[in-house]
Amino acid sequence: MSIIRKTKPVQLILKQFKNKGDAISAIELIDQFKKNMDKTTVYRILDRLEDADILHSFIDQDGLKRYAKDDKKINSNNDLKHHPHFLCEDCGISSCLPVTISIPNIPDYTIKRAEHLLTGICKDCV
Amino acid sequence: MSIIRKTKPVQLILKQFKNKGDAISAIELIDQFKKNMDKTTVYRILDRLEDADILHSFIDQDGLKRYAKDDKKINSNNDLKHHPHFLCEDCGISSCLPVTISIPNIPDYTIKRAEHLLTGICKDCV
DNA sequence: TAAGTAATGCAACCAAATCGCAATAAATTT
DNA sequence: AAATTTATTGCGATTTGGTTGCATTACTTA
Repeated sequence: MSIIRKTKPVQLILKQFKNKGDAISAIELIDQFKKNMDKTTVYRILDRLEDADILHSFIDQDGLKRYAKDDKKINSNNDLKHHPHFLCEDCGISSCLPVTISIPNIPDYTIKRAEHLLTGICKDCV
Repeated sequence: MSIIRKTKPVQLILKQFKNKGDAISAIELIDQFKKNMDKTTVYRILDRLEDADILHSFIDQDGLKRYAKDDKKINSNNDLKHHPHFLCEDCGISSCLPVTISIPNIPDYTIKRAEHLLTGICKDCV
């Protein structure tokens, strides 16, 4: 179900993620493409791309939904190993950090998903 | 600046955090105290308590702001060591897990804050 | 190229959170 | 204890991120 058609809006958004490796918020995309498509379209395309495992999303500390290319590295084995998202306070750039965070096994809890959001200053803003 | 006065609304909310050790969302409190105070008041009290380092907040995967008692263990030394928040998919209960997550030092990045949100099933919902 | 159906645009809508401002109530001063 | 100062509250209006319903458009594939 739900094969993704290559419409113009879809291609525009996909290109955006090809250019930037970072996590992009829905409103950034809405603003960026306000000439090209409706905001509902943006939301729905992002939803579909997430369904199709092309993107994954998380909610940042401002409560904004952000999307990034899915790297399939999550939940590879029994141990939960994730990489954190980083958000620069200064320039607002967000990226997936190339480090791995492991979570100790917690008795009585089944962990399905984990989101790690680090906030601080990136290398370009020092 | 901004000393917190012990008004009735403030005391009610503080008592709530004394009773529950878990993270409470703003709307839960608004709903709970809808007879006692306005929602704006709830938001503003939470803001002030956070300013005063009595509570700290994070945004959960539904985009809701949640507050918990500040435990002051964050940023004790150079290594960043945090404990994660856990949110049960089933019952919606959230809590601060008693484990420590350490983040490897990342060159060129200054990490100021970190939020770890684990989602899954809690012991009562298995 | 015609048919079937996914995808879009538009307008209305919703919920969480914020703002301005007058009214109120702590804390301080006298 | 009354007066003053100033933090805090309540209320209504507003903003914002996101969703929904529905008629229209445009991919796909046969």
